Amino acid sequence: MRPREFDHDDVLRIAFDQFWRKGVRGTSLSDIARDADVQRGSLYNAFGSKEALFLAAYERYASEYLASIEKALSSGSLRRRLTAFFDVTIGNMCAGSPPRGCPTTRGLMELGSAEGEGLDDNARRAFADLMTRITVRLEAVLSAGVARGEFKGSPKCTALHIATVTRGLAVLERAFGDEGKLREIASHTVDLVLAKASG
Amino acid sequence: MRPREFDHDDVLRIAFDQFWRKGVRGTSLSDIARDADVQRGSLYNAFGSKEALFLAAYERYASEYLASIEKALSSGSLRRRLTAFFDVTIGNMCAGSPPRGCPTTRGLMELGSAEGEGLDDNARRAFADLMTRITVRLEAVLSAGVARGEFKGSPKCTALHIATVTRGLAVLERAFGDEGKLREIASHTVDLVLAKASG
DNA sequence: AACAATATTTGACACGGCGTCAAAAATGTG
DNA sequence: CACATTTTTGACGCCGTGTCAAATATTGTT
Repeated sequence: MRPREFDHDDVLRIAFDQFWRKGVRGTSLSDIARDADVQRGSLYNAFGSKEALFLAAYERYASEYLASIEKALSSGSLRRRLTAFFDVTIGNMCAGSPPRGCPTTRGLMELGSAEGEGLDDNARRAFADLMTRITVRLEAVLSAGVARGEFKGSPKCTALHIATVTRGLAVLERAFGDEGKLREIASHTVDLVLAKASG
Repeated sequence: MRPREFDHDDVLRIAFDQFWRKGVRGTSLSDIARDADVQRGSLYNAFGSKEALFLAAYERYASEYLASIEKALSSGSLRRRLTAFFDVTIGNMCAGSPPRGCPTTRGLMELGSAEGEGLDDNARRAFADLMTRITVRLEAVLSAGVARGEFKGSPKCTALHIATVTRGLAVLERAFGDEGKLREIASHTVDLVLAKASG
């Protein structure tokens, strides 16, 4: 059989970069094809559809991103871990010029329908999955904090709260583009969450 | 001059309903034209562009929504006001079947670029404006809470924190569609914010 | 009452994006 | 060398946005 003339992973990276910068619906397969030096038809042959291409590209990103989150959460005091978590999160969404925002949040609001209409339910699941994984990781870190006396409270509720704030930050980034404000909110959140701690 | 054959406000309501259900990019002017019994060209003549039509429809919604938020924040203890605020917010984003989510958050992530790329900067400003108004209102309520001894903390930081959580809830609604979870988070947030209060 | 001025409606058009298809091209295999 | 298989390539249909000119309906003027 005829060999493929392009690198699968290169295309995924190039595609995700465009999706991230211009949004999923704002990026055409022609754009990606031009950037990747591939014919548009080849993309359909290789991935099937725009949504499937996005999904593949997103999952590539998600595993890398999750790894960086886990690294940030993996050492130091609880306060240090949470601060590092927000640093990575905010750094990610404010990177680029202009800033590209959080691809998970952007993609979710652009493609996800909470139920039915099910056009892009696979994408929705992928986004929800990353959020769940992060929340679970946060909960584990908070539980460890309880065990060490660094934190008093419900790890489950608190992890969910922090995850919610994280998503809110992604929205505020789009609205105001003010990284300083995001960092203030993050810092205030850490203080609030740790207020009852070791006091 | 020839009189218009359709009601401006009716079209705005019909259009916003579609935008809300199917997203801005997922709604075509043909859809709206059919639903509103108007020719597509008439919409362009009356509003200029799809974005302008959305903007007009959104601003109609925003003023109504802001009024309902202000009502919720206007009576009772601080705890009661914040609870009512979250009730209205969550009720709004979970209404409809399937739930339509928060139109501000959805629209912002779909259209807004934090900077440059400036295609839809007017829309971004409209979304940011509503968020700012709500935050200002929250801050005023919290300041009043401080004056009455119901709350100890920074009204500014706390208002921003609550606004952030609100946006995060809108994202989680899309991801999981679990209204109960949203209410738990809201309740936990109120507890957290009021933890230092009147104790 | 006829007519000009003005705004709206209507249908056709260009352009671009998504997705499909068949034909052409490039490899491995008997 | 001929065959099977997969990828590439270019053409097509469909739909969405936005523009335009011609047709239509109303108001104001003479």
